[in-house]
Amino acid sequence: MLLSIDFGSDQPIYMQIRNGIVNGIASGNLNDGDPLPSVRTLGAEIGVNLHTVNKAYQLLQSEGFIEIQRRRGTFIKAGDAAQNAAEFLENCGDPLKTLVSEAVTRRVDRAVLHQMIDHMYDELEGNES
Amino acid sequence: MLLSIDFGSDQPIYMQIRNGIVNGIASGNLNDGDPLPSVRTLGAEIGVNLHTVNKAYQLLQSEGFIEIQRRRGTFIKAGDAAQNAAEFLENCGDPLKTLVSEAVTRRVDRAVLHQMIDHMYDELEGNES
DNA sequence: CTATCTGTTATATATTAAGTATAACAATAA
DNA sequence: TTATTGTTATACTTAATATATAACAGATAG
Repeated sequence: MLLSIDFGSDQPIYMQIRNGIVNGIASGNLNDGDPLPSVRTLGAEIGVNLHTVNKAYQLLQSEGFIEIQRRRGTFIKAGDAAQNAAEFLENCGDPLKTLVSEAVTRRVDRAVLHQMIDHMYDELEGNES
Repeated sequence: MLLSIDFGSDQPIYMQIRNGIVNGIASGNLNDGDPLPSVRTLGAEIGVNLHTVNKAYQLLQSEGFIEIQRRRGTFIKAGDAAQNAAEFLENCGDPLKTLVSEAVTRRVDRAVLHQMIDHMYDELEGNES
């Protein structure tokens, strides 16, 4: 299954869809040009209204992850390398700072964070489903 | 100023208060046993209702960052080391995974993340205000 | 040409989260 | 005694989230 939704989560459904697709791109399950299910199809698959899926798609498009072609479909978009990096660096600061503050407060060594990140990179770049 | 609130942020006010205090502990501005302002005082300082501050305090207490003593006040709490680490590892997984997925999708090398984290650690442990 | 499918727009509604406002309680501390 | 503390209760407003239903209009496949 490409997407699994936790309806009891504190995280909004449209955000779970968004994160799931970003994760799909990162893991190599979704590649440049790949079509995404229509808002109706994906909504039916995961038991969610089409507007909720549409909200996730609009967000993903605004972030440059996908391209919505009206009346044709929605597709994964690779995007420009430099612009991608800039996009990431702009938005990762706050959540990362919060995370590091928590780690320092909990007396967790920076090496532990490095190790976790390396492990996640390896999992994603290994490209196993 | 210990706390600065952005009323236009998408992040809830009580969460900004929570993060600000966690950051205060991480930076060494707040230490074990230090008293926090009363819910009314802090609310008045930052222009927010006392219930909003109380919500942040309750959250911080549930996470083990502070100790609320009824009718006496609220104080920073160091907590147990092992329990602290466990608490962090339980809760950091999801947001970190999302962050790393975005980084991989944006073709940002893991070394960049390592560097950012080291920089944040240095800033916090340097203990300059 | 005819259906079907596409994202899109519009309207309406329900639920929950977030935040404020005001008042009162009861023990602590000055 | 008096002010301060966290707490509880009630009421209210606003915004975010999610669903439901319908229609639009071009693209696409039969």
